[in-house]
Amino acid sequence: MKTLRVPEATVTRLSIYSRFLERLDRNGITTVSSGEIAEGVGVSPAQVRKDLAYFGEFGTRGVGYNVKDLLKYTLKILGLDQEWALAIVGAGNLGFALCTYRGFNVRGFHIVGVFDNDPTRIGKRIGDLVVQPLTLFPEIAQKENIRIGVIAVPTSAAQEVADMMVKNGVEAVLNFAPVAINVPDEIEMRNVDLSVKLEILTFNLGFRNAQSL
Amino acid sequence: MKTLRVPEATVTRLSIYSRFLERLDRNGITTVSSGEIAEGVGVSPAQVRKDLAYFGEFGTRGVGYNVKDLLKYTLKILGLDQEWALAIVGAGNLGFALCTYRGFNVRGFHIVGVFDNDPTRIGKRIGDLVVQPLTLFPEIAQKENIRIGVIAVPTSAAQEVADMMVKNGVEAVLNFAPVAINVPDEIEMRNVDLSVKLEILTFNLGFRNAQSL
DNA sequence: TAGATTGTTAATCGATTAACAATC
DNA sequence: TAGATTGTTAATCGATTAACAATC
Repeated sequence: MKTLRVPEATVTRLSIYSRFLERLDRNGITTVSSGEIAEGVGVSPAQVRKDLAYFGEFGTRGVGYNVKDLLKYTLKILGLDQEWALAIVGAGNLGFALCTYRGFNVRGFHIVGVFDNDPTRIGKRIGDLVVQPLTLFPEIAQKENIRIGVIAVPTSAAQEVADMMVKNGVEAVLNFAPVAINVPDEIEMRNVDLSVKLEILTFNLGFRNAQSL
Repeated sequence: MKTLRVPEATVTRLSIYSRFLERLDRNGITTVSSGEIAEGVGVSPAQVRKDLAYFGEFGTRGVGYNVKDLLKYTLKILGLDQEWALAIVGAGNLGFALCTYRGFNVRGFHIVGVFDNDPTRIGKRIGDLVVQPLTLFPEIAQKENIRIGVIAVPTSAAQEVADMMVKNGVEAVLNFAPVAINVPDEIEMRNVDLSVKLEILTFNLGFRNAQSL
């Protein structure tokens, strides 16, 4: 079996290209070149072509790419040509924001449950959803075939929640708690840290001053 | 002038090390080795030592690192030994969540203003804060010396908000809208895309199936 | 001293970029 | 055909890792 190694940065960019193509498509633009995509998202044209080349030949030499087709291809590559049932555990402010975040729903993610074990939150409506007690997770996970779990609980509860998700058949975990979590190798898992990028900014501001001394 | 190039990945990890050290410190642990840090955050020991080596010699050979000291150094490196006045523009669900996100306040970020131009949001309380009309941004930015701006508005308004921030002396911008934004070179700017990592997960799940065909 | 762990160099690995033949 | 842009290879660049001397 030939094992194609695709850099994670390539997948990240693909996701960004794809969103850019959606915008072009909405604006009625039918053809786009690697240079225009590059310009639009802030990378080099060679990078755009190289990223796409991992997956096939999608363009026409001398012409460029058909926007609608390329959009379809990128969505398919990213696995967004299907619906993904997703659950959010933690119905605090962050969980609430994630439930209503349009960015999720637009891209094929279907939130089928929000869970919490705080009695003051259980039963609360968030859009179409009602906050469920955490004890119902196993049942709903099975019924709705939840494949992706989102952790939006405090750091102290994050590992426990991850364990419960894995035990109930979740295949991928997105963790918003700023802590390293252990899951079995076969589970896909990524952290989103809302504060790290802020700290990159403060580092750069401070660093710049230091260098000009 | 010797221009030290520090990889952005190093800064990201430094931020993670620093949070791990906080946890060790809270648990009363006084000494830690590169191996233990590595284990705790999921990187290699060599990586930990290399990352730290960009900035100085913080350990004792044969012994390891003093937790309190190393924590202090990492915070200083990241610029978190000072308070940063920060404003959030956009008081929707995401803006709301960011205002109340403990991860910000704990690390030296001080939210001095939340702004929106939606009349139904203006005047609303969020914790200690009251949502201000966007028109007051210039005044408050000057009074509070806002150096960091956080964009939590819809895609369509993001560029406009960024422009306004820059015009009013903001030095760094953190953008949560899933769109590329143009700012002058001297402005630090990063995007946080809540959906990209989710799409890396779906890519990996799909890709894995494809490879096992 | 023996054992442990750092700081640093050199080797390896991987990703980006430049360049150009292919081709519309 | 001339002009444009892709797909791909080779060169470059940069980051990670392995290894070990320094030293507690």
